Amino acid sequence: MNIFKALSEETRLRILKLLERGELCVCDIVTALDMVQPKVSFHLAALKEAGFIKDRKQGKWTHYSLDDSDFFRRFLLLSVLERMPEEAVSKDRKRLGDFLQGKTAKGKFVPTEDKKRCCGG
Amino acid sequence: MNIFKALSEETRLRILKLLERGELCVCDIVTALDMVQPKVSFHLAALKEAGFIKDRKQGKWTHYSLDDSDFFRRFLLLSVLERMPEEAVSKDRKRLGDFLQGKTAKGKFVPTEDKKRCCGG
DNA sequence: CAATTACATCAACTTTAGTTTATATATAAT
DNA sequence: ATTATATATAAACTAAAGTTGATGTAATTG
Repeated sequence: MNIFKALSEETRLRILKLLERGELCVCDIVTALDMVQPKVSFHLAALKEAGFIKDRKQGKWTHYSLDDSDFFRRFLLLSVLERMPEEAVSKDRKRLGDFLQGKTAKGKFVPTEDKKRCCGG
Repeated sequence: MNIFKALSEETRLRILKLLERGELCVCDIVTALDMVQPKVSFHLAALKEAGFIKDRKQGKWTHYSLDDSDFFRRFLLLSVLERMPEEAVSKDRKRLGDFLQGKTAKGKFVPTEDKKRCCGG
């Protein structure tokens, strides 16, 4: 996918904005965006193909994070993230926060790697 | 139109590349790209709406040129134009050159403003 | 090893973008 | 005035991108 086309979609920009704060697995993003999983996977694939994100597979999970290995893409990423209004992603952040909260046990954070279930865990 | 979507189309990039060398009227671009006129007008409208080009109307003609009034767009324009392989536009340049030649009378250039006909002139 | 979870992928469908042919409009030439 | 030129726009069509629901696969748990 064309590098600019990849940035021309609101859903994809929201994903990038979520990843700005660090690596997330697919079901984190699904929950944050409140979208069905194949839809999210579709956009993740587009972003990955365009070189904006990379993945790290571990067990059942695929973790996605921003890929800043290319200078031009990194510049575009920064520009895009900076230009995006905070209110466009505040709900996503809220859902993600609540969900990640639910992933912790009694306030103590349990890394995804050590957990048995991710979604609904 | 979204600023990135505007840059996600090859035809539009070819137009930007042509305009890199200066202002052109629609029929110049139509000839250079060897496309039908409404198609070219469609893409010009997209680029204009995204803020990458501006127009100047004079008589029957509409002259388009790059719009570098916005810093970010200017940066994107430079990046795009620089990254575009020369062979992707060499034929366009050839057709444009031949056509502009035909617009001169006995080797002396006649500005479009002073001409009665543009296309086929 | 049967059931569950996380994710990808596919086929069918919907939506959006791009193309084409025809036509409208404005200016200018005759 | 009539005709021709330059460009825009609209309607019908085609193509590409995005969405959805179903299914496949691999790892994980019980």
